[in-house]
Amino acid sequence: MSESGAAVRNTRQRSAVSALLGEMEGFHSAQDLHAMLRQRGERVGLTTVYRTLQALADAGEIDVMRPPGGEHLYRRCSEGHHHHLVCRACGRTVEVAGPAVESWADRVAEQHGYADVSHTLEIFGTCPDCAR
Amino acid sequence: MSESGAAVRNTRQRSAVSALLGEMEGFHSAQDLHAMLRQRGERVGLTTVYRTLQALADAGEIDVMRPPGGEHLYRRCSEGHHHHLVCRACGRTVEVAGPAVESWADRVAEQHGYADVSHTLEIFGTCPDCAR
DNA sequence: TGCGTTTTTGACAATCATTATCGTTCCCAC
DNA sequence: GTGGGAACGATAATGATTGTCAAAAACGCA
Ligand SMILES: [Zn+2]
Ligand SMILES: [Zn+2]
Ligand SMILES: [Zn+2]
Ligand SMILES: [Zn+2]
Repeated sequence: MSESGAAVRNTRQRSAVSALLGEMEGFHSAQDLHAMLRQRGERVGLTTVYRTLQALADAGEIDVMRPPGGEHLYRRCSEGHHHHLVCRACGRTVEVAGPAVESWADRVAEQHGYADVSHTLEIFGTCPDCAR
Repeated sequence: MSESGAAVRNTRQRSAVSALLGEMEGFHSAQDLHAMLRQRGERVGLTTVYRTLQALADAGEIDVMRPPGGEHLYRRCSEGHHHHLVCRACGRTVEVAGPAVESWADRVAEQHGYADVSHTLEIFGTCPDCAR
């Protein structure tokens, strides 16, 4: 027992990954982010990028998207529960909230006796710029 | 041009895969299905199972689910657009329809100028049997 | 500031579902 | 029945992600 300090340490690598995520506009893969860091001269290993992203995702600080047949994509998002409207071509992303959908999902699950309900929802489309 | 016959041939292997899917209750992976076929004495290659499932999915005859960190799962579903309420523990699946959600997603996308809209939606929970 | 302990790092190997190859098999229209 | 092309399937290749483990870096404390 005993809480015993979580002992999470501040490292140059973690700061670099976190900072980069703060500047990025849309979703990016671990390998993309790693390449960007190296281009800036930051010396960070790919393994560490993967680990850091996973930790941030577990902590709820970033969102993960798993597109069909591709790498996992990460993005720093606003707090609170929301979903994404993503451009298939360029990745441009809009955060959307749908209270009605949330309650609908919970209600449907409850009607069937399911507990501990969660859900995933993504909307895909072609953004105005890419449609042109 | 010229339509030229699609030239889709009926083979023992395709029939076997399709028939097996018809008997299965929930979602199953390509490797699971392959193992079941072999156990029945059906001689079908794993590659062919993958190819057949992909073809059926492309044709819209089966649904695909991609759980985090696992194999793709396939299931013969009813026709028409619908979503799934899935038990995290045993995989028990209920098909659900939500017209309100469909229109909400389309409306949101339209408001942001996105075209060719599609979406993915899955609800997860613990089914009554597994909750007990 | 120096130390000891514990976490973190990262180069490299391992994993493993899926896909590509490509010679063989066998549908099926004629 | 035959011929041409689709389908098969054993096997190798792919490629993202995870495991490994010795070396490096944090940080509480003296
Ligand atoms: Zn776009
Ligand atoms: Zn939601
Ligand atoms: Zn269950
Ligand atoms: Zn829908």
